[in-house]
This record gives sequence, C-alpha cells and structure tokens, in this order.
Amino acid sequence: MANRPFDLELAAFTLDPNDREPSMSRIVAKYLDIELSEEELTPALLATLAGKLEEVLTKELKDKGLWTVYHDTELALVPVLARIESAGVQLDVAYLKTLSTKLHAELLTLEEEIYGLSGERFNIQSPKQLQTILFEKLGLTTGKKTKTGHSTNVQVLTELANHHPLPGKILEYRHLAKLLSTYIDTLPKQVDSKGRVHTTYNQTIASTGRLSSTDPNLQNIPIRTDIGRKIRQAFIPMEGCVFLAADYSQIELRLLAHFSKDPNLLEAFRTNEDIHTRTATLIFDKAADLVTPDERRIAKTVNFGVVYGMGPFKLATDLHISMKEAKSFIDAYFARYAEVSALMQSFETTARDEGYLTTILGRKKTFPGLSSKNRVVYEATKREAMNYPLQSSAADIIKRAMITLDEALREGRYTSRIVLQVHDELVLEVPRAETEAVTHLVVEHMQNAVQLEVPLTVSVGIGDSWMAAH
DNA sequence: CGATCACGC
DNA sequence: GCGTGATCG
Repeated sequence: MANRPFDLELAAFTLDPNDREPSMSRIVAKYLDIELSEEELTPALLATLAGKLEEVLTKELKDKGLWTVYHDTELALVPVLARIESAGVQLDVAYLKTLSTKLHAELLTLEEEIYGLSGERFNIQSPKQLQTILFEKLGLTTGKKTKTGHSTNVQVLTELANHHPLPGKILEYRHLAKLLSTYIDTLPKQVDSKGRVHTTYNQTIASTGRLSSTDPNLQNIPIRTDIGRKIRQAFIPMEGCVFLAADYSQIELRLLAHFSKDPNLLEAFRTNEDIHTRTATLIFDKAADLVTPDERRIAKTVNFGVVYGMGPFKLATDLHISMKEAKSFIDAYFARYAEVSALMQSFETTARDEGYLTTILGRKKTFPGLSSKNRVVYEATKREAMNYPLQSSAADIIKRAMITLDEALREGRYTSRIVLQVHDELVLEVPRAETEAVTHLVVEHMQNAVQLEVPLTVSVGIGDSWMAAH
C-alpha cells in the first residue's frame, strides 16, 4: 500500500461518523483537550498542532481497530474519487435543451388546465395556496394527515385524485416542474467546455459511510418515470466509447443473509431464486408458482422494509394498507425468517449494550439515541441500528471494489475509467475495443471485493447512454 | 432558514 | 434507513 499523507478529516470521521461537521476547533478540543475558538486557531498554530493531532488520532484509530478501514479504504479511496471527479461525465446538452422546450410547453398547458379546474390563478408550487384551493375552495375531503396544515404530498393527492380531476393534474405538474428545475434546466448550466459535468463526492457526510454527491448531485438522477428515463439518456459516453453500468443485485439483502445465516435467505440466494417471490411464498404460505404479481409486489416492499428497520407505520403507508395488515405481514415475515428476527434484535441489544455496531470491514458507529427515554427517539434509533450494518457494509464493499478496480485499470494500461458511483452501481466510460476485457475486470473486482456466505452477484449492461446501459 | 416536497439507493 | 436540492414564506 502506498505511503499516504495523514487526513485529519477522514480520521476524525472514521473515529466518529456521527460528528456531522468536525471543525478544526472541535477536533482540537476533542482529541487534544485544548479549548480554542475557530479564530484563535490560526494556520500557524494549527501547523504546530498537526503533528500531535496525527499522533493522537493514529493511536486512537489503532486502539479502536479502525486503522485499516481508515487507511486502506477511506484514504485509499481519495485518489480514486479525485480521478472520477476530474474525468466528469458527458451530457448531451442539445438533447436536454430540446427536451426542456417540449416539457415547458407541456407544463404551460397543465398550468392552464389547473387554473381552469380551480377557477382561479394561483401559485401551484405553494403548498399553502394549494391547500386553500383543494381543502377550502373545492372542499375536498382530506381526512388525511396534517402538521402545520393539510399535507398535499403524493400520497394525499393520489387519494384525492379518485374524487376530483384537479389533484391528478397537480401531481403531473409537480413531476414535470421537479424534473425541469432540478435536472433538465440545471444540468446544462453545470457542464464544462467539453460538455462534461463534474460532481463532488463527499466521504464524510453520511454516517453510514456512504458517499454523497453534490454540485450536481449525480446520485439522484431520475429513473422511475418515462421523463426520468429521458434524463438518463442525456448521460452519454465520449466519442468512441460506450457506457458500462454494473450494479450489485440486492446487496443489502445478501448482507442480511450473510449476517443472519437464515436458512431460507441463504438457500434463496445460493440457488439464485427470485428473493421477492421467495419472501412471498413464506409470508403468504403458498408455492412459488401460485404467487400473484400483487403478492410479489407486497413481498418486495416488505423486503425493502426489513432493510430499513421496518416499522408497521411506514409499511402501511407504502402499501396503502392498514396498520393492522402491515403488522401481520411483519409478524409473518419474522416468523418465517426467524434468524433475521434474531439478528435484528441482536443489532438493537449490541448497539445499546456495547455502544456501537461494526460493519463487514470493521467500520463502527455509536447509537446514542438508544439511551433516550423518549420512545420516538428510541424507536427511530433502533431502526437506524437495524439498517446500519447492512447499508454501511454495502458502502464498504463498493469502496473496496472501486479501489482495486481503479488500480487494475491503471495497472493494465486501460483507457477505461469509472465516471459515476451511485451507492450500489458503478458506471464506466469504456473504449469499444476494451469492452470485453473491462467487463470481466469490473465483474471480477465487484464480486470479489469481499467473501460472503452467499454469492455477491453483479449485473452488467452496456449502452450508448446511461439509460441504454441498464 | 425551517418546512415541505420529491428525486435516488 | 441514508442522502441533495428546489421552492415557499
């Protein structure tokens, strides 16, 4: 491993990922026990403290078993991310401009229809003004949730759409307006002279160790709707190249199988079954070939719910069912996946009694909320604890893959390069001639980043846009 | 600047 | 569960 400089920010984050903004004065206070304001902490003074800080933080990292994750993963990832950011990714700006013109026209039409249905002109983007129209003027029966008023979110509007034509139009309007303002009209402003956008990846924001992406955020580019997919078509490889998109399939559920050793989960993944169908067979107690699409959909949501620490409330809202029904699905799930149930309880008790949880690479995080007497705080923290080892281990794994893949690409003198990371997916820009070799290399490094109790499978696609590569 | 909403994994 | 960002007031 190359000799790398010390990185105070990464070291402090690895020691305590809950510390959202570890300013220099906080780090100095915390590890050197010297109370100084940010102003008193001049560059000259900092320089004199740097050596001592490195010494103390290094010792702390080693004492807590965090040196390896800090040094071999976080620090090693820095130059990899620098290369990704510097490479950037090409956008088809002309295409986005055309798309923008077309969608703005549609938005205008929608706007007029909304004013027609409402009987007046108002700011559709103002939830407050919208409330007045929907709930006072049209007297639509909300029945639904409120906080500082009536909610007008997707869930509410979808329900109201059964009773009046307006809410549906509002939903369409919101969707279009969102995609236009966040992506279609914004991304073209952020390209460099070669038509490429360069995001910034932050390693010290997400307490799970996931990366985050800003200016622009390339980790929340739409994909679920038709218009969303049109936006992904704007991400294109440079001349002579294709995109190779590789993503881990169900990495968090595979980690759940790995950690819990639940026989049902292990078998499903070892025999390469459809995991959502398998869950459906268990919670609905019927053979796989009798599982209906609707039951599979429910099982899929339940599987997602487990990864997120599943509360009945969230599951009920997601599935549009009663709390009672949601509860019965959860109970059925844990009855049939008994080892998963035990694992989730152990996450809670370990986090509370030992004070922290550990990921597959030895990353650690504490859960102070588990000392809270406030039930809401406690339950929320419990869900964090249930999700952390899964989400965070997944982050560990893709980071390892990125480091060794990047090294192999350079070692092998390939021109191919990673251009995007989206939590469980890597996108590479690959010269056509390298396609076959690099496909193998990517799969190799992603699948073997760690060894689990179940196969870690990667699905790969190749195409002339990010969309086409899926 | 907090609240609301919506996009991704 | 974890994020970023547009918009309103």
